[in-house]
Amino acid sequence: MDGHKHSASILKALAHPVRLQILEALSTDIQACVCHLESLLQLRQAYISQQLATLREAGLVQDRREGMNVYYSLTATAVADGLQNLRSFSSEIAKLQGKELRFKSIERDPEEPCPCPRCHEKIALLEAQR
Amino acid sequence: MDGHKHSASILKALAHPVRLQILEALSTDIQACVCHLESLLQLRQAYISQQLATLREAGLVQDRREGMNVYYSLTATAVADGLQNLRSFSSEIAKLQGKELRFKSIERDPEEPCPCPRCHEKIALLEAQR
DNA sequence: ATTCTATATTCGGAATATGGAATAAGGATC
DNA sequence: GATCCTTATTCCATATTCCGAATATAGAAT
Repeated sequence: MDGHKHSASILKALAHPVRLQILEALSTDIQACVCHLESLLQLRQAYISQQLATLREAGLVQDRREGMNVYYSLTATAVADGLQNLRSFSSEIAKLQGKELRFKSIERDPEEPCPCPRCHEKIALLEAQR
Repeated sequence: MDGHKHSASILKALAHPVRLQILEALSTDIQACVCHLESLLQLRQAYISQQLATLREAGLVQDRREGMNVYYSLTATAVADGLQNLRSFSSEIAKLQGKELRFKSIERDPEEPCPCPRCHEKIALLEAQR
C-alpha cells in the first residue's frame, strides 16, 4: 500500500482537537470507557462515540467490551510516544511563529473521582475494603 | 493559544499525500524551487503552489525569492525529524493491520538531471568547469 | 514598455468533514 | 418478556477541502 496515502489518512484522523484530547486521555489512563471520557471531556456521548469510531477506523485505538461498558485503549505504545513527539513538535513550530502553546490538561483531582458509574463502582469497592 | 487546536491545524496541513511528498523532497534537497518540485513530482505548477501555500501558512516551510525563482525550505530540522518519525509510526500502525507500506521514493537519477531551468544552469556550470 | 518566465492567487463545482439530533443495538436487570 | 444503561449508528444541514481552469503578479530580458 502507498505509504504516503496511509500516513495521510492517519494524520487526518489525528487532525482534530477533540480526538487529540481523547488520545491523550487514553495515553495516561491506559484505558477508559466511553462514559468516563464523556465526563472527563464534558462532551456528549454520541459525539465521543463518533470520534472514537474515526480513531478506531484509523487503527489508533481498539475497543474491548466488558459487560455493559466498552473500554478503549491505544493500539500501541507508539501512539502515546507519537503524541508526545507531536506536542513538542507543534510547540516548536508555534515558537517560530512567536506563539506559546498551552495544552489544557484534563487531569482529574484524585480526591474528586470521575462521576461515571464505573468509577463510582471502583470507589465504592475501595471504601468497602477499608 | 490552545495547543490541541494548533497541533490539529498542523496535522491538517500534513494530512495530504502530495504535501507529504513535497516535505520529503525538501528534507532531502534542503531547498528547491517550485519548478524543481514540479518536475520532481510530475504535477502542475499551480497545484504545487497551492500545496506550498498550505504548508507555508502552517509554518512548516518558508520561501525565499532569488531573482525569478522562489526557493522553498523547511522552517526547522524538526520538520524533517517529524517526517522520519511519522514514517516509522505509520508503518507500525499499518503492520498491526497486516499491511506493508511502500513509500515510493522520488530519487532522481544523478546521471539524468532535473529538467528544470535552475538545474540546467548548474549542470552547465559544472560541465564548463571541467 | 513589452514580453517572457516563474510563481501565486482566485473561482467554482465536486467531494468530504463536521457536529447536532434522533434512533438503533447490545447487554444487564427485573 | 419489558425496561434500563451504555454505546453505536444514521440522518441531515452546514462548513471545509480538493483540484482543475483561468487569471494575476513579480522580476528578467529584450
